[in-house]
Amino acid sequence: MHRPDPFDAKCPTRQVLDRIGDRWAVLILISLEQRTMRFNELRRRIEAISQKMLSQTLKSLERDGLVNRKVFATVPVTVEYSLTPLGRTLSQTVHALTLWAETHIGEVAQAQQRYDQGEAAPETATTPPR
Amino acid sequence: MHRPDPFDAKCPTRQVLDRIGDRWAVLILISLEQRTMRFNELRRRIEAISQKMLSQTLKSLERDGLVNRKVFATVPVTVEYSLTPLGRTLSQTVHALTLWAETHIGEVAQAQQRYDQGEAAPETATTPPR
DNA sequence: CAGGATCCGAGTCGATACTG
DNA sequence: CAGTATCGACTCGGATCCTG
Repeated sequence: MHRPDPFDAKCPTRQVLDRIGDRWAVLILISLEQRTMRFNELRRRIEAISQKMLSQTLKSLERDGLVNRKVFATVPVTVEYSLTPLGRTLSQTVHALTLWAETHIGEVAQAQQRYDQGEAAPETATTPPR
Repeated sequence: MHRPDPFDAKCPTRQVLDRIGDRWAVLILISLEQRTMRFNELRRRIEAISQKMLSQTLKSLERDGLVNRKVFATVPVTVEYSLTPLGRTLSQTVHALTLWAETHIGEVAQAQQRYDQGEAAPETATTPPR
């Protein structure tokens, strides 16, 4: 077995990372973690998302085996989206990330303020490295 | 205390999520988790990154209080980048994500294959939802 | 060595209109 | 209801050139 190297652009691990990078994908995962939803339900839930991005993102999530798409032949047609078991494991991992965000957002905000103010006071460190 | 809602575009939690979305930021965090590095060291480590993206991403990471920037008045000048304690906690969380990727990348790849082949065989589910 | 400044093409995203 | 198709605005990021 070769160990995956996210620094190699060809590494599939990188592709997964890129998926996480998709903000819409993350929001969809979080939504579906709570319960199965229909297309327009998701649309209302996420609010800012355009219908194009929603259908597009759902499609790629389905392709990755993270989301189930179930069509019911009602009139008009009904489509239910839910997490697959695989998708559930991912959404839990992502949850750890949102937890970090909620916990440390204050520190980040403070750091930003300090940085933005202190632009006039450039620390002149002078000690040589070695 | 209001609880942060990542579905609200104005929520700071969302901003953190967006940072994670940045592939370069993630790669830099991972790199610096291993050890302190200089600018061109990082450049070589990450390979595909352009110098523009590197300096740009480093700057925002520094602003967020995730990365330390230390300048030494040598000739020519030396700059060392390292993780802050805060940055270290984040990189560990991110690590959980890369772990998921390495673990499940196979399942994702299989799902993609199935999806790409089965495009001619659209499952006609007919059972009404409720 | 560590960056800043500029130019510019490719891709992304939203808005809009239409369909089964 | 659950999408697809098209188009244009905008952004991102790479390439290139330059500096202290």
